[in-house]
Amino acid sequence: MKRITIYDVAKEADVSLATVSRVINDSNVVREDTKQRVQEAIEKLGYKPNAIAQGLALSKTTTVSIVMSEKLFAYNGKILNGLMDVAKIYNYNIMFHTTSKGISKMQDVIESIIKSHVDGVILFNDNFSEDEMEVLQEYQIPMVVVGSQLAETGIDNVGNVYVNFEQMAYDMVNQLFDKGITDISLVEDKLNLSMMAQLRSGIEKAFTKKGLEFKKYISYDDTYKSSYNFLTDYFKSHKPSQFVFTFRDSQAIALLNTCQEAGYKIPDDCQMVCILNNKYLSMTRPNISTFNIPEYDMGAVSMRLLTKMLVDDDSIKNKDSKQIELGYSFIPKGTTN
Amino acid sequence: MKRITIYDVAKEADVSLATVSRVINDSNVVREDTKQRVQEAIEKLGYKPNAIAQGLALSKTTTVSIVMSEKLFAYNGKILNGLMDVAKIYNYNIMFHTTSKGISKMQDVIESIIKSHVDGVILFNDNFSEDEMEVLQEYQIPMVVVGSQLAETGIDNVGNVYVNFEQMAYDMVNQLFDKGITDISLVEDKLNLSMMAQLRSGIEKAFTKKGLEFKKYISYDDTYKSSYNFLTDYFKSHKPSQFVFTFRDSQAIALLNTCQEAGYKIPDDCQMVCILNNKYLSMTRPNISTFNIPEYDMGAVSMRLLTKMLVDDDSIKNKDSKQIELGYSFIPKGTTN
DNA sequence: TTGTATGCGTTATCAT
DNA sequence: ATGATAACGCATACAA
Repeated sequence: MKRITIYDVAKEADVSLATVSRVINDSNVVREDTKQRVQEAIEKLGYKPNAIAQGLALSKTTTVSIVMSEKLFAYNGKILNGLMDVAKIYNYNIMFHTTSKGISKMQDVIESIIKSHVDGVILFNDNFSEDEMEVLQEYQIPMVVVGSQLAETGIDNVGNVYVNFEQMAYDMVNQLFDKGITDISLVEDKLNLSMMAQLRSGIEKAFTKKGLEFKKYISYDDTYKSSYNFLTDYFKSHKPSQFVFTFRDSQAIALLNTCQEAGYKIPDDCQMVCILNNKYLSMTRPNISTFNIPEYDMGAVSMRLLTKMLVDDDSIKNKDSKQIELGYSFIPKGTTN
Repeated sequence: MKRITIYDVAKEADVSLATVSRVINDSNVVREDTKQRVQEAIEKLGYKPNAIAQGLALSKTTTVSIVMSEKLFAYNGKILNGLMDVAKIYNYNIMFHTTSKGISKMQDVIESIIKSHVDGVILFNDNFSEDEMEVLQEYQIPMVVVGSQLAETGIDNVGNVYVNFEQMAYDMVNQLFDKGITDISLVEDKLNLSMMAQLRSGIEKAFTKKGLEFKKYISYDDTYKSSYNFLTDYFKSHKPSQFVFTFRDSQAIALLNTCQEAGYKIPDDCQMVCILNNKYLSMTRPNISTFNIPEYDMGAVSMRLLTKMLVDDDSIKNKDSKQIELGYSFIPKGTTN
């Protein structure tokens, strides 16, 4: 079946293709009755403009790329929802790219982004290097990074929507100090290393201010099973810290389960908090304390920012206006007191 | 910055654009030394073919659409991984569409699929109606549905990769009958209604064969919190069934937690199984029995099937060869005996 | 207000 | 083996 083109519509409505083009683009110069005729023809033939041809003619694809790690679907679902919803509002299509562990996979993604001529890119943190951002920059592709705060770079046309994890950790540790708690651990999450770095930095700042040194940045294979096995073994010869920061649900739950199975009372013997919130933290006994991070909003704001960058909105001309920090709040549950 | 085009390369290498086109498409008619020259020019200028222009010239975008419900990221992550990995192998780009609850949202998705001129579509079950599939069919867009088995339809150029949930339920119920268990419930999962329908059908067939009637198809708001509240209340005046089928982790865990809190012993007083497996089922006490469903393979096989359909592979000419059933196995854990 | 002609960056069909 | 040229389907500057 040959697809209906603008020519077919033009013939049917007995006008030129330019006129058809005008009505589908809402030009107001076209007379009302011919507009009618054209629209009837479009309806009758079931014409749908070819986005590829439009893209070529306009050098604009109304498509944006989203790049995220393939391990993180489950955790970034809400951010994705925010992104998709706003993209839908602005009629942007989404090209979806995943990066895997393998060497230089991000290169391939960038290659296909460039070839595809997408209008903009959303990058999830922890997937790329500064070099890779620079490549995108060379091609003048607007991009926004969602997740954690970017380090200062020479790159200036990049948006950034983030939560201040450093502050989060800093404040919480200070509160712990006030309660006399100084035996504090941070469990590494290998899937979110940039966020880890910021949490660690926040903790270290608080320690330094207090005249202490932070030593318990703990790293082990952090799937649930590995964590569980490691910690089960660990607690045979060690006590848990007074307070433990974990990042993902699996890590928190592994800690909770192993602690309890080792005979420790939660939160009396060990308090813990899981940075990323989700429903699973409410399925344990006790429920795990966490933070309310505006994930959906992070996605929605990111996409909205990107659309503004795509139309060169005046309100985001300078660099600072593209750095958007979103708030968060602590949700105390059963693993802290 | 003007993007480098094939003209720029042609000028640089002092050949015509036709020759450049030939070398990037690996035509073997071009002489070795000019090929060299062209490749050097490409390298020097950093030329990347414009996929949009290629798409227009070839009527082929090397892009496939994936359509899934926005509620299901977290659960279909592995299927997505399978899809993406195979797509990457075949150099297909992915357009990602989500459907939400709102009325006729799928219409919009279809509209954008048609306009985008993607080469094919992967549909997750429970997102669309037969009518909507027919629209895609009219446009000759190859599609494969992944998840559960499609009902017989007039549509014949559609692939289908699925697990036989009906058989799964049928077999398990017969095994329960053998053990003398007949008090069996199935908890509805509103996010996966087509799979529910098949499970229910399997259970009903087993019951009918036994001369019994299946009555306990249980439906309530099935988020974790709602389930939890509902069941907590329910168990104040009811006993649990001898055996309960749940579909998602939240439902299983809600049941497990409320049962235990109501004083019932698992699995002695109530056995349960969760159809979809994930790590959270191993975080509860006892661990929840489940099925090993080849999710990654479902994605990988689906995408591979689609690529075959896109090149009109002979091996999938007839309808049956596009219906691919994948196996599964039962994973007994602590909630069954 | 409408039509004509050109360009967007490729591929493919002709010639040469 | 290479080059000129016509598509592909649309938007738009320019003419009428």
